[in-house]
This record gives sequence, structure tokens and C-alpha cells, in this order.
Amino acid sequence: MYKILIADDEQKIREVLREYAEFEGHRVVEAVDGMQAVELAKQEEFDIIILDVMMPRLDGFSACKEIRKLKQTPVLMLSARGEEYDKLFGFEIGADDYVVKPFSPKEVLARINAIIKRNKQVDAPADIVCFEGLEINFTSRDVKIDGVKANLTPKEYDLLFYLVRNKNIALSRNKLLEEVWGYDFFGDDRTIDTHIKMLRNNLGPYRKYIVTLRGMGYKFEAD
Amino acid sequence: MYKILIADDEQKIREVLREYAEFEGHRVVEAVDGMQAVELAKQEEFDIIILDVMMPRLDGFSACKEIRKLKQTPVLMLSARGEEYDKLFGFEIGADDYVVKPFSPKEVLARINAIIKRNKQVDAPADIVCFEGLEINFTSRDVKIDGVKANLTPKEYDLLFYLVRNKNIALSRNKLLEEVWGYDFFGDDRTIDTHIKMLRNNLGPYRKYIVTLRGMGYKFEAD
DNA sequence: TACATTTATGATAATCTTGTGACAAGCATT
DNA sequence: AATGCTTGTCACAAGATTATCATAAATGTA
Repeated sequence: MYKILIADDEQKIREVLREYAEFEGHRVVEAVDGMQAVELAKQEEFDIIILDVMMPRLDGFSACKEIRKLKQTPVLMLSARGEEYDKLFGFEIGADDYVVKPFSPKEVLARINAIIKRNKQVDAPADIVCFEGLEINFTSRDVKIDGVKANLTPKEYDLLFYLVRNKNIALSRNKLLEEVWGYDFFGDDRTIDTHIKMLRNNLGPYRKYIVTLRGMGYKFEAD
Repeated sequence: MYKILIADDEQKIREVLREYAEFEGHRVVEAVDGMQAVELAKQEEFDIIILDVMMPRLDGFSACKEIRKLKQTPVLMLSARGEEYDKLFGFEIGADDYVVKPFSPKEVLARINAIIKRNKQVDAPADIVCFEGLEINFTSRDVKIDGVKANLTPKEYDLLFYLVRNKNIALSRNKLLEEVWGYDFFGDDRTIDTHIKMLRNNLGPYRKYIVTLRGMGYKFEAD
């Protein structure tokens, strides 16, 4: 049983996909636009998210980007035939697959199953990382210090996750700004220092893993 | 650059895919039937294998199964439109994606890139150079002397890194100033001497690699 | 060997960087 | 509107780094 989020403004499409998905025993949640999809994706854990490209309020691409900031839930995009440029863009944006309308529901379900299977397999072993008593769970997005859940802010999670994903790699402030804050952030370099400070405070004894590289940036150092 | 195996009995299809793939800088190997594809897949390592479903001697599904017994190389299947049953079967058999003929080569390439990127999630090896007990890690930005971490200042790192990257090349003070200090540095030549001194002190027994070129500059000399 | 050059070294003051606390703006919730 | 939480910016002190200079040592040459 998979939990599936279907976001499309056309009720008919939602209905037909829901029918097929429920026939296979999956649970379906519906969203009528991109905004709602992002909201739901934030709140709950889905096995896959299906996004229509053309939606009111927030389009599928933007919704996908937004969701990818927080979760690695697989995304399948739906769009009208012939938008080849969009198709390519869809892959670059981090979508896992792409289906063209009008589609066969069977095909969509087959792709859903394939994507989820792939994701479950690939991500399962690398899900949680530990460094002594510091436990980082990328999927559920939490961090435990000696078994106790740390209360990190979103930025702190993002920063820690990026550092850990790139452990033992020297990361300049610019690189961090670009990767964690986004290429469109035009703020101060030193903002990072403050967030590093707060992150260190929250990591307690494991603050030692975050190493300052003077004149350069920071690094998460561990084997 | 990816290494791609294309298996299809139609020469035209192989040609058009090869053309697009090579345009993107990939290397292509062709097979005209399933048997040949399996043979090649056994012998060489590919980043992705593209299999047509309908092929003489051994069909794409059987070839995929055969290949999957030995390797986890991602597989993309090609097949004539409307073979929906085949499509489902294709995913279950372990194919990573499925494209229906007639396809757009661009779409196929986009899918190829997406699949490979997904599978290539292994992190690149660190950039490390050793000279006897002197270990220089460019990626994590640290230097070890007989296994013990050296504590270099930023300038010392930069200077050492530049020297090592240009080992066995005579580097004038001007060149060093320009490359390590920057074109906008208007200080004294002799500043370098001081930094070379400190660097040598920090390198312990391996100070010998930094050679003075009288009347010229310095050089990192090693094989 | 003696001399002229060039490089190595030690000391030091000026300069840069970072860690930190304070604070205000932004945002969602109440 | 009030509250609480998160974020980005700033200023300042502590400390590390750097450039410079004077002097010693080394090198090459006549």
C-alpha cells in the first residue's frame, strides 16, 4: 500500500487516477492546485506525488521545486502533449518521471510502482547516518543527540543535511549560500556564521564535527 | 561522458540515437540483437543499456532479465506503441524506464540522463596526492604529515596547493604572487620567502620537496 | 678567500576572520 | 493585535594571520 498525492485541477483526472490507484490498494490524497499540494506534502509523508504542470495558484514545476526543498519524495509530472521543452525542464527540476496527457491510467500506475520500488530500494540503506551519538535521519528529517530529538529550525536542518551529505569536503561560504540558501539569495556571507553557531549549539558535544576552515568556510569532518 | 549500449535491430534507430548521444559527448556501443547485447553487457561496464523489445535471437525482456542476473546497469526499454501489457511487464522485469516508439530522440536522451544521474549517486572520490608521508587532500582541504594533521594557515594551504598542482615547474615570485595572492596584490616580493619559510616549518621532514631556485623563485620537486 | 647577491629567519605591528550576543523584520498561529 | 519562532544583519572583541623589515645565513663568483 502506497500513499499517493495527486495534484490536478481537473476533477476527472483525479478521479480516474484515484480509482486505479485504490483498485491496487493504495491510499490517495487529492489537491486541486500547486499551493495545496505543497502544503499537503509538507504535512504528510507520501510515497509519491503526482503533479500536473498546468495548475492554478502554483504550477507543477514550482510546486515540485518547493517540495524538493524539504523532501525527497518522488515526483511524477503530468502535462499536455508536445511540451517537449517542459519535459526536459521537468527532469532537471528534480522530477522522477514524466507522463504526457492524454495518458493511460494503467501506464501511470505502472510508472508509479516502478518509481516507488526504485526509491524504496535505493534510499533505504542510506536513510540514516550516525556519528557516535549523533543520529541524522534524512527521510523523516530529524536529528537525535544521544537518543534525544534535537529541535532544529528548518534552516538548521538544511545546513546540517548539506554539510553531512558533503562530509569531508571543504565548503566555501559561497558554495553553502548557493546550495543551502539558493542561487537567488543576495544576503551577507556572515549569515552562515550565525547559523553555524546555532547549529553547533544545538549539536551539543557533537559540535566538534563542524570544523571551521579559516579563510575558506566550513566542513563536516568524520569518517 | 556516459557509456551507452544501444540494442536494436533497426539500423536507423541505432543511428539516430547514436547521433544524439554523441552530440552530448557520450560514447555509444551498438548491438543488433538481444544475444549480442547480453554478451557486450557481460564484457564491458555501461552507464545505461537501451533495449528494443522486438529483436531477433533474443527479445529485449529476456535480454534485460539475463543482464540483471549479472549487473545492475540501468536499462531503458524501447517498444512499439500500444503494447501496454509489455510495458507493465517491462517494469516488473527490472527495466528502469520505458519509451514508446515512435519516440523523440530528445526525450530519450533526457530520460537517459535522468536515469544515470539517479543511479550515479555514488560520491566522487576525494582528490588526494601523496609524497611519502606527506598527504595532501584537496577535497577536504587538509594536509597530513606521517598521518598527523598539519595545522596550516589559509595562505599556507593556498601556497602549498599551488606548488603541488604545479609540481616540477619553476615558479617565479611574480608568478606566485599573481596566482596565489592575486593580481591585485601590490606588496613585496619577499613576502613569499616568509610564507615559504613557515610552510617548510610545517612540513617537517618533507620540507625537502620545496626547492629554492636561486635568482628565480621556488618549485615543488617530486616525481 | 673575499665580495656581492640572494635567501632564510625572527620579531612585530597591522590587518583580517571568526564567534557571539543583540536586535529587528518576517511569518504563522492564536 | 499579540505571541512565539525563525532569519538575516550588525557590531565588537578575541584571536589568528599576514606583510614588512632588519639581520643572519647561504650561495655563487672572481
